[in-house]
Amino acid sequence: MKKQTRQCTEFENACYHIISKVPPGRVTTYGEIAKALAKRGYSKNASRAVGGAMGRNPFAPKVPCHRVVCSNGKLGGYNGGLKRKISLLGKEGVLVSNGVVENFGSVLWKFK
DNA sequence: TATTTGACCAAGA
DNA sequence: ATCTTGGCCAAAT
Repeated sequence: MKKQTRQCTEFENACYHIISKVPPGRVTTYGEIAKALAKRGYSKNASRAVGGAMGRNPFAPKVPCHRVVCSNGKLGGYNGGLKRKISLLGKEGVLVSNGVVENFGSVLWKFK
């Protein structure tokens, strides 16, 4: 085999692990993930790096990155296209209107 | 090794 | 309410 796509770093791995903990019908934010990472020894302000980890590597179904949105309730981005993200979220029960998550405060999942 | 970038966030004007 | 600025972090080039 060749051309093995770049190995996942520990940081990315940690991000995916945390995202995996978000149940369907809920969404989380990059900031929350960063905070959760802070407990694991990373910086709590790594929100950017978190988003970066999502966007670079795994558009894969392996990780439900579609459950991650901005802290302001906006969608943020998605490798497969925001439409895809909206569709997936809507399927799980999270309504998105005009690029903004409705009832954001209610569906926002916080890591405890 | 240094610079740039990015799916951010909070605060200021 | 919208736009701009600064900060902060990790990966990519």
